[in-house]
Amino acid sequence: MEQMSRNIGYQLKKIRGQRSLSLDDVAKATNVSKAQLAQIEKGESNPTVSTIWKIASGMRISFSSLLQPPCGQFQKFDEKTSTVVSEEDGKYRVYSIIPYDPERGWEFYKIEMDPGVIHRSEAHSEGVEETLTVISGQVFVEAGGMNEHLSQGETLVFSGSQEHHYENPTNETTILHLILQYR
Amino acid sequence: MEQMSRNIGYQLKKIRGQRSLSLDDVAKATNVSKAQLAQIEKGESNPTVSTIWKIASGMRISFSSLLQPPCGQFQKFDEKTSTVVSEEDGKYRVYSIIPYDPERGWEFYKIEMDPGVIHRSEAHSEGVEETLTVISGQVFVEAGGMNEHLSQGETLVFSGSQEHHYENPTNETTILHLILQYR
DNA sequence: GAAAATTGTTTATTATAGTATACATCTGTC
DNA sequence: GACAGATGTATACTATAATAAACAATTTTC
Repeated sequence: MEQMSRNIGYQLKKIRGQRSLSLDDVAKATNVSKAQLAQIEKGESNPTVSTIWKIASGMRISFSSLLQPPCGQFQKFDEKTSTVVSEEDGKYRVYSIIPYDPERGWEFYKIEMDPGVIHRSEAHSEGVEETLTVISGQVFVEAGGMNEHLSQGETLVFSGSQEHHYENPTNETTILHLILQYR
Repeated sequence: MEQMSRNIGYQLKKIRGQRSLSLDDVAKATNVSKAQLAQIEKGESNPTVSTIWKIASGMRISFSSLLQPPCGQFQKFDEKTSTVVSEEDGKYRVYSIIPYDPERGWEFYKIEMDPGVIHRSEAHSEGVEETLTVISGQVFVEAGGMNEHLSQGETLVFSGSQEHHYENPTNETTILHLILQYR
């Protein structure tokens, strides 16, 4: 069962409860069948966009409110279970810690750069901002004609919508955390 | 063909064009089949929420960006084509000018109150704000223990999440515009 | 207490979402 | 000019979304 189907089901059931409505009440307000609403609430259906649109319209709620995970819940991510998504000759390893989520709008990576490695990156599309933090070691960053040297504990924010590259100028592995935010 | 399917198709085609990607490129980035992407772009498919989620994730865009109508287009609404949605004994007529849209979050009504009519409204759920404008005539508004008298050209904003009522104290029909915004 | 109504669940059915594959056309390479 | 590759479209097929209706349990009404 997809997490998103569960989220939609949870949010729909929650708002129905808050308003003390029956499945029949919601069916009338939204023009979606009672059986389908029941399945959606149980997270047992992958509804079409127009069905969710009908529900949001009939209930007078925003579309995205139905896509939110349950409020106040923890979401724990463990770098040990993260996946390698890129590995240039094994010397520049990128791990996805928090994957991109269309509602959140950013993604979170851990990067390991072996000594002397230079990573070149092409410009992303418009509106991408990178936030780079050195966890250990050092990194040299060049983007858009600007240069910066970062040590442990330092963070750099810059536009990823231009060519940029990272370099590990030390003789030990550099560990980085990278947030890519898309606007 | 639903307007929303057209919007999704338009936005997807636009962003694919901006990034100079083929259908095959997008299929690989999103794990949605080329045939389905083609149908979605043509607005010939009513995709499921998880398909759109895959597209938004793979393309690194927000979910709602795919739901937007084409940018910069006019959307004209004519009160002549609006529908009567409520008519208490024919003396209090409510016309939907702009229906609720889950992305916009509000709806727009025209109200006609005959002389002497009192309209009572129960409290809406939490987070509903009413914006009432007198187009012609006058109206007396009571909500949450507060009272206000409005003449032509005056506008009142108040919380619709409490019992409220309108009264036409004159001997002519009052015309009102009402925006209901849901947060 | 009986009957009606309400509520959520289940089932049979239809419509369509979504895919793999084939196809037609166009573009690039030699 | 021939061929390979890329591109978007069309098709056959499977999986499932969505509905109408039936059902079982509970609640409400008299």
